[in-house]
This record gives sequence, structure tokens and C-alpha cells, in this order.
Amino acid sequence: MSKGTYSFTTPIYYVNAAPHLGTAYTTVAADTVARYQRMNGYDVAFVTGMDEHGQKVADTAAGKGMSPQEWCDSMEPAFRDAWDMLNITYTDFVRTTEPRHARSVQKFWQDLYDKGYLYKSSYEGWYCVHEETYYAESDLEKNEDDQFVCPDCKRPVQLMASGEENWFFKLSEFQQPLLDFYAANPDFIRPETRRNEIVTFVEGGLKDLSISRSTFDWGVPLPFDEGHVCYVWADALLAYITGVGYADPEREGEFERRWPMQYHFVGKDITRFHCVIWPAMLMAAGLPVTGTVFGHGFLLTKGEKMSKSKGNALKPADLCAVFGVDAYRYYFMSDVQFGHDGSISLERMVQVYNNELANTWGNLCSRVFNMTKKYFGGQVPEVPAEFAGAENPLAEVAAGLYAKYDECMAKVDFTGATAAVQELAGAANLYVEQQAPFRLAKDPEKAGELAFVMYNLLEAIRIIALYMAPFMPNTSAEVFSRLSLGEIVGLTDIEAATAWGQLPAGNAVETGDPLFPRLDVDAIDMDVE
RNA sequence: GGCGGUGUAGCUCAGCUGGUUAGAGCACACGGUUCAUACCCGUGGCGUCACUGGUUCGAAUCCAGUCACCGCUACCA
Repeated sequence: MSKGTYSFTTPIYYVNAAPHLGTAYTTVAADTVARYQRMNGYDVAFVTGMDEHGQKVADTAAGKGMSPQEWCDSMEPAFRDAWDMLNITYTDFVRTTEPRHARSVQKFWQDLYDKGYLYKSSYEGWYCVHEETYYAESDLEKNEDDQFVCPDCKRPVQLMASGEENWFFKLSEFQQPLLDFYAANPDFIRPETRRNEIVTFVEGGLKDLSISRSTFDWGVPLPFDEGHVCYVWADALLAYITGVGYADPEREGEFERRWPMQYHFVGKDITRFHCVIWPAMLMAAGLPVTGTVFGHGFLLTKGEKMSKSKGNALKPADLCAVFGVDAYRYYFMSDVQFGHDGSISLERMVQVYNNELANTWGNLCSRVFNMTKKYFGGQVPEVPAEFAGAENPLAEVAAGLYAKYDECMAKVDFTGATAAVQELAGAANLYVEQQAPFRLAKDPEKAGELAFVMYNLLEAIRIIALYMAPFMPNTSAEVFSRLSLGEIVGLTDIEAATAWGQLPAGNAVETGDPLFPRLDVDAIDMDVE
């Protein structure tokens, strides 16, 4: 029984930049949501893809002696492989050069054209007569009279028509509707600091947006004026609806069922496109707007944004090789508050790995599985009847976990969700200390109590594995396998599945190797670019 | 310049609709335990809550100002 649809996206990544820590961060976050909400009973759509159009792509391809399409095709495996490595379960991968996407772009802009939201005009730009150059407004400086001046010669610049005719979208008409929308939907932009920026920006007034280019042809042609191709954002944003079946005769009814989406996950640098242009486009088309645009923070090393030129760039593949995919996912999701910039480092990663994964979660499994082997021949013991209603601190912690965890996941607080699960793991380690099954085992008269204690520990491990599964799917699958339980993937009611007492007595328990062997930071040999 | 944010233990951060001795994790020190991946459990020290002034019976928490750092201020993505 499905609770309904739950749909979201990563950005449609720009093809010229191979996947890196930042894109992987967004994508892992989206995948964590995907895996959880599936377990939580939702019908999930998770759209990602590649943004392949524009002048720069054409230039890059030319520089490599390829056609633009060949260049883009050659980049697809870099993305697909990276996402495979990170265990990403996207439901659609949209390439903006696919015919189905061109169809949806053309349908969308034809619709806005028909509704009168587009007009043709010459493109205006700021021109410095002295330097004989056009400048982007963001590059200009202002003098004491608040006039724009040339950044090079400091002379006033003038607004000039470039001579290029473009199609414009009447974005300016949406200033008030957008402000009204933000006011009525306080969660549309998160976190709040991003929201403040956008509101201030829109309050400052909106200019119409040119959505076509005619000086190059690497893009989707506008259906009502074939000499023009779409401006990249007017093309790429629409991949979100392409990915859930918009204008797709083979996916009839899907778009209506899945739109509007719950989330767009984006880096904080591109929130404006998603919070201003995109909702205005949707409003113009008469379509509902996505629930929340979440602009997450950047990953910083030593307080600086990572970049190759600063020599502080860590690569996902290298980190996965050392820590494993699951620990990679867990680290970025748990240790960086989603929405804030986060400091990351190899040292910190080793610390989190050793403490939270090796010592707490992995070691809990080791000690409990070992004792199960020693005391019960490697089988889940049956709880004796006289302990049926006995006090059980682990069951109590587990009972409150779903509500806490689900609330965190709904608002994409991954740090809070993992901390909630770790509380149960911590409680289980404490329980071992307090109940001391290794002492009970020495007293034949305590056999019943021993069975009770060990069952509780094994059951806690089962529940922890379920809640860890969205973050660390491989490890949780391994734990389930060691408990002779079935697949986690495919579960659709985590709340019911984590209710206490479902681990069958008699199940074989395999001890196995440590799930997370401890790491020594000094022994890690990694090239940092 | 305008708008917004941040500045709290060695590190990363929480607290910030004002109220008992300022918190967590990690790191550090000591003690206990032994089922376990030198693990787990317990105890402890550590902070002029950026600075100055104000409001208040009382401020990390509100107000004003100062300093430092950061983000936004539209068509490369």
C-alpha cells in the first residue's frame, strides 16, 4: 500500500565538469532520501542527469576535435560510473540532448508562447565605448552617483542593444506573484538564509529573461522560431519534468501523478535559478511549484572551498577505496549539517569512521554475534516465557525511534537521523555492560536471563541495520544476511518492520569479519590533487 | 555601498521565543571491565559564550555600536 508519490531531483549536472565531491554530495543526499522514502512506503522518483547544451560545450567539443554530441556521449560513463560506485538508485537519468527532452522543452515553451509570455527583442548589454567591450552586469562597478562604470577604465557604461534578436520571457510580471508565493510557502526555500537572499533579490525587481540564442545552434530549437535555440537554463530546468514523464506518450499519467515534486536538492550557488526563474516558468505554464528547493552548503577543507588549484581536492573514488562506499556515504551525511557549509578532512573522516562505525556499530555486531556463537551455538535464542513482559530498555529506545528518525528525514536532517540511530547502538553497548551476558553465561541458573539479554541485543542490531540502510545499504544488507534475514531493499513499511520482537528465534547467526576494520590515519596513503 | 549570515571548550558544532553551577561528540587524563575490531563502561579538567555599551531582578540568548570572516547583489554553469 503506497503512501503516495515522493519525487525529487539533483541538479542536471553540467557535462563539462566530471563528478566530484560536491556533485557526489548532492547525489548521495538525494539517494539517502530515495532509499528511505521507499522503505517508508512512498512511490519514489529520483531524477538526475546531464546538462549538455550551450556554447561552452560546443567549444569544448571542438577543442577536442569531436562533435558536441560525441563529446557529451563520451562523458556519460563518467557520471553513470560514479553513481554506480556510490550505489545511487536514481529512477531517471535525463540527458538534455535526448529527443524526449527536446520534445518536452518544445512543448513547454510553445505553451508559454501561445499564452503570450514571450516576445522578441534585441538583447541589451552594458557597453563601454572606451574599451569597446560588453560587460555582464555582475562584473560592473558603481561610482558615487550609483552609475554603472566599466571595471577596467572606470568610465560610465551604457546600455546597448547587441544587435542579436532574442526571445524574452516576461519574468518581470512575476515579481509580485513570486513574493506572494514565498510568503504563503515559507518552506519553499531552505535553509532560511538562502530564503532571505532570494526574497531580497526579488524585492529589488526582476528583469525579463532572454531565453533564446541565435548565435550558435547547440541547443533545443524553439518550435516557433527555428533559428533560435534555448538558453541553457530554459532548457536544463525542464529536465525535472522530463524525468517524470512530461509530454511523454509512453509514460501516460505519470507526470500528473508525480508533479509537483517534494524537493529539488541543489548547491547553494544555483538556488536563484531554482527559486526565481523556475517557479515563474511553472506559474506561467499553469503548473504547480515544487515543495522545497533545498540549497545545501559547500564542503570546505581548512575553511576553504575545495579546488584543484588550492591542492585540497579529495576525490570520491579515492575516498571510497580507503573507507568503502558505505562509510563514505555515512560520513558526508552525518558529519556535515545539510544546509550548512561543512569542514571535511581525511583526519576527521578517519575519526568518525573509527568511532561511530568501527567502535560503536561494527563492534556491537562483533561482540553480540560472537557471544551468540559461544552461548547459543550461533542461533538466535528464544525468549523464555517468564521474560515476556520484563523490563527492556532497548525496546523502549527502539519504540521512540521511528518518530524521531522520520521527522529528521522528512526535513532532510541527516545528521539528526543518524544521531538518533546511533543512540540505539550506544544504548545496546551500554546494555551489554550492564547486563554482562558474559557473566550470566558462567551461571547455569541464569540461562533464561542470558537468552533474554542476547535476544534483545540481536533484535536491536536488526533494527539499527534497518535504520542505517538508507545511509549504508551494503552494510545493512550484510548484517541482515548474517542474521539469516531477507532483503532490505523492497521493504515498504519501515515503521512496521522496526516494531520490536520480529527477529525469529532459531535463525542462524554468522559471526563474520569485522564490518568496519579500524583505520590508522598515518597508514593512509592518498594523493591529494 | 545595500541586504543577509557567522564569531560558544584543543577540534567540529548545538544552545540563542532571556532564568538554576553554559552543552554534545571527538581529542586529553584517570579508574573499571573483558564478550568484542587496544573494544566497552564510568569519572574528570578544560570556555572573560568576538569586543564595547545598554535594557532587565537576571543575557551566550534582546537592543545599539565596533572588529573579523562569509554569502547574495541575474542570463558561464
